[in-house]
Amino acid sequence: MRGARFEQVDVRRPDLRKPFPRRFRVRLEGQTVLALSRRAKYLLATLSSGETLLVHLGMSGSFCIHPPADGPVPPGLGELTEADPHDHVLFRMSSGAAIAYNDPRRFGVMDVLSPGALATHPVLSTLGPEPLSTGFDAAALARACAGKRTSLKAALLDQRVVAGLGNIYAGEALHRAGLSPHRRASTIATPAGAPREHARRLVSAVKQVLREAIRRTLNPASYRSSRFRVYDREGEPCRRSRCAGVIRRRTQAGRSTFFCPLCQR
DNA sequence: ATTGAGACCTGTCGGC
DNA sequence: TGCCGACAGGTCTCAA
Repeated sequence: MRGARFEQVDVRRPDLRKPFPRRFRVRLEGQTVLALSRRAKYLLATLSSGETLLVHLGMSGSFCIHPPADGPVPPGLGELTEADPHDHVLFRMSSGAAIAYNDPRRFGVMDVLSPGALATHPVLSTLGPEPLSTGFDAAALARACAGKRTSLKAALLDQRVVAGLGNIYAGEALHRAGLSPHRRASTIATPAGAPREHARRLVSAVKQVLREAIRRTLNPASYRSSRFRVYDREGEPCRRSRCAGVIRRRTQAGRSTFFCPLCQR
């Protein structure tokens, strides 16, 4: 998409999690994508008009490029061979590529933000630091968790505390840090809000887990063999060396939490 | 103000 | 094979 122009935008089904913004199609058509970026789980395309296309994939959203991005675009291609009923939006780009947004569960979101709206967006503007940035450190995490009566797991899922962690990697990071997901969030900070050792371990674990996950994603071979430490491993042995624990599953705030009751305290 | 529960929507999987 | 309930990697809203 980068450097290409929206030639035609087809909204085949206008009801994702939120309705599409007014004049969605005309605000995109004719615009060139100047840059692609990301904030938390939101994908952002900067348009030549100064507006920003915002996309969230929800639980089941994905983009499919026809033809694949790694080949040249033969003339007459960029056609969709068969209509998938979950292809809700179709972008025809000036590069010849057709890009379909597919989302069976329709938990995704698409929006177009005016230049000023980026800074005032109710969700974007309240997001916490990017987990892989230097802004996410023990002091920042401790400050955000100080006084919180909720669980550590819930705090990690709160996008205002740290942006972009989801259920799987929150759980993975807690296991790596040896911290119980049920521990009260405030216990990683002193009453004054200064970081305890737990906060340092957790920050380090979050960064490691995400770096590892990205590395795996970029390498198909290791992605296939990707093995979580706790996620979806109920009843299986803990992977920490010399730990004899068995992974348990508990529902926490409506989400499944997997953890080792022995080495996570 | 913070917190947890329920809702949103569809597909898949395991058990009977 | 077929039906049914449980569950799914994310937000958002509402009520306590």
